[in-house]
Amino acid sequence: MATLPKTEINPRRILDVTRALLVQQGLTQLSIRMIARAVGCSVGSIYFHFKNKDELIHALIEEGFDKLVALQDATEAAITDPRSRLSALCRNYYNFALSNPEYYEIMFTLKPERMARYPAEKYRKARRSVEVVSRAVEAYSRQQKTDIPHPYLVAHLIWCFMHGIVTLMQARRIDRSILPEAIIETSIQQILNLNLSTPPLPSGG
Amino acid sequence: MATLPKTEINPRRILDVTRALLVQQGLTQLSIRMIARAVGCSVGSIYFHFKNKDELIHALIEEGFDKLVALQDATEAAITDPRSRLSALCRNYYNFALSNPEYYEIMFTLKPERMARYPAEKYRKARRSVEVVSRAVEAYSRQQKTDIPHPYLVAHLIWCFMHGIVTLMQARRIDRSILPEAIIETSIQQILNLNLSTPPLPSGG
DNA sequence: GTAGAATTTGAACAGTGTTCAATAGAAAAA
DNA sequence: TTTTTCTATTGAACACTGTTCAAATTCTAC
Repeated sequence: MATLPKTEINPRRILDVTRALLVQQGLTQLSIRMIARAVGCSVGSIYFHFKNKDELIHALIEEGFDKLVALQDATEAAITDPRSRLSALCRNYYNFALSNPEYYEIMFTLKPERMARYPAEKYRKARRSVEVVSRAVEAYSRQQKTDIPHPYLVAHLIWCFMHGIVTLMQARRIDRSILPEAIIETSIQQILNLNLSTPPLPSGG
Repeated sequence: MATLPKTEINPRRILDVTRALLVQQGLTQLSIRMIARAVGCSVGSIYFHFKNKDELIHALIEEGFDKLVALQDATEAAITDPRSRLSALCRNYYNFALSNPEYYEIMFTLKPERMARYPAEKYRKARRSVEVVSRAVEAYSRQQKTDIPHPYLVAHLIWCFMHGIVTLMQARRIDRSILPEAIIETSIQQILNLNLSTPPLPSGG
């Protein structure tokens, strides 16, 4: 006979359940007992598979970065035209954030001093999503035959812009009279029309 | 004789103590018992002066908006040159956020669905800080003799940009090799060099 | 079957937001 | 002055939180 869908307790299932609860509850409201109830086990079992709540969240943070980086890497490989690529990278970021708000919250809005130490190597993986943009900026400047002295800085500016859009939208702070699509579309246009020749300040160190 | 510095229990003192604790602890770690200990009273006393934790935080949110709006209104009145004014408004926002991280967190990063209902009129006061920017954008476009079809939308874009810079900095996500001053200075330059003639999408509603 | 390891449990501890009857203090009325 | 009334404060209680841990259970290998 066919194997019944086992509901065994394992890290994978705990992560999936946690992610689902995170969407509804947010990190603050989320509790270990909630997760245990949803998984159908005791609190101790959660602590057997994960050292504590922080480590459980860190595992999800890593998953989120893996997905985002995979998405951006694929786009970098697929789109050769620099302008289209830069535009697509921005769109990807926006789409990723809006369709995975639970990932985005824990990936980008947590203040490190209030979480248990998140190993530095994982933040380095996160940085790859900025470096993809940095390379696109460089390629775009070559295409436009302009000189961008600090593409890595410009990549950070683009990141800040996108992050601001995403978080203010998710915090419901944008005036109802303004369409999300108007914001993201106009923003990407502005990014592509950056006054690239403006010499930024030295980026230090 | 001079009146001794009374340490009586009143809403003002509770708010001040809460704000100080917020800087160190953040909203999540902050507890009513903490506040009571710092004020030197029982938990019940806090609940006598404020209905609950949310209302206490809401009072601080309002204070924060009052300060920011006062700052921006003063700048609008003081600086007539549109370009300088727009630049100053951006700088103000950045400085306000970095020197009042506790205010900024509760004012702009909380998701409304996870807080008790924050009265709509108070959000309307918050909107004034965007409207000041919107007026500056309009004036700047007249100065530059360009046409900005949707200054309110552009004001939102500027807000998003600034918000992204501030929150990524406060979350310690910006690469150490990039100086904060390089980011904010380059950003303001880019804002002042906006390709103003680019027609944004309709802003809807 | 049995030894041993892997897994699960539920009680316990100190902390959280919140409520509330009891109390104290001050002001007003008698 | 005494009594009443209102304001302010207290601390115990409730259900919740993250976390630990000895005990109980289940699984694996021999």
